[in-house]
Amino acid sequence: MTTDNSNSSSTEFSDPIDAVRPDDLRLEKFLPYRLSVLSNRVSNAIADAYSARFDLTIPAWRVMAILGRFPNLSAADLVEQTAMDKVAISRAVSILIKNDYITRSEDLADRRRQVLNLSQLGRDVYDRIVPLAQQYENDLMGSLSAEERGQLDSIIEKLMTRAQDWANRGLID
Amino acid sequence: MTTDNSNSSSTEFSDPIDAVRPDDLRLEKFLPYRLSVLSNRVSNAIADAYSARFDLTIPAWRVMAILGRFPNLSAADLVEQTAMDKVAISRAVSILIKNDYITRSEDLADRRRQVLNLSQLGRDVYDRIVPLAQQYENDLMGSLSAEERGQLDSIIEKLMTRAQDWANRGLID
DNA sequence: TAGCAGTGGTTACAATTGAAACCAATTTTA
DNA sequence: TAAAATTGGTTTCAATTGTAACCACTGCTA
Repeated sequence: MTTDNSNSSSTEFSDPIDAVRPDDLRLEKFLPYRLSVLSNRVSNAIADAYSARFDLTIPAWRVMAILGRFPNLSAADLVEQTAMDKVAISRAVSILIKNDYITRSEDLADRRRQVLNLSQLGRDVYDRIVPLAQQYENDLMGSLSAEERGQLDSIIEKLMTRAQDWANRGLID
Repeated sequence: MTTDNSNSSSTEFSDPIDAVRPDDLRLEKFLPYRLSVLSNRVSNAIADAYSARFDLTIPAWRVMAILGRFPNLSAADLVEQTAMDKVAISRAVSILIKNDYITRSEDLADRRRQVLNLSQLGRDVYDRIVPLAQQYENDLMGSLSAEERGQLDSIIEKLMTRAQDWANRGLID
């Protein structure tokens, strides 16, 4: 990751013409906006699909998805893995326990921690949702060429890193 | 600033059971999930930036962004342009009017319609936010090569179309 | 021109979300 | 070894959001 233009402070002079009169913002080409619209469309469609079949919210499904792959995590581990909020995890977990989709057991070594796992029922549901999720993804990806899929992967990685920098270092000013 | 728990603790997660169950969902590679994380990180960072400076929510800012480019729109026109919800527009508009950022005048030809425009104050704010927004976008885009920027543009277009199809045709099943 | 379906926009209410306060267990420090 | 600080997790409350009902107006139809 290069650190060149990390902080374009006001000590730099920009092209006077740009500075005098800002161009109008073309929202329909503005990346943050497009990302938001795209992400919402995709997430909502998929959420509809599995909330109709199983009784799962998006955060709840995410928790299951992680636990399906990484057993024996605590809520804090889930926060780390998913970048979701602590409270969202707590609520998702409590719903999932109520539905008997996951189990919670005390960690005797540290009695604040609670170790989470898919229950048998949860595993069954998981096994049925995964193909569904993959079908959606395949369908989405199917609109791209193999080459584009590779490009997208690396582009997302780069954008993610940059956005992450914002959060860590504070905002641009 | 949005919390992004960068807890690089040395906690070791148990091995992914990937080897045992090759069909598990790899959430961290799952496009809908990645899009959502990316979009949230980007939007939150930017929203923080301008809500700190001006008193604007994301929907309110979007309304201003559109009105800055296309004067004399009604709320319904805004719905069409932004793909935002009717109610969200109505609320954003009422906040913006309260702040004197936009004006509302009756359309005498159709007395249900109300024609919206940036006020002088709103125009001033707009002119100050646009460069800020562009700075964020430039910074994001700066992490990509010119080639990648072109690729991203066309990829987003394709994905958007596909996701749109889902909404129109009903879900995959 | 009365009746009725559609449109523009707001309101009301319920569900979701986030921030901050909080409790309990653990670790640190002096 | 007793505070003090930290960590894991939940609860509370307020703000945001989505859905549905709603009012006012228009325009079509008969």
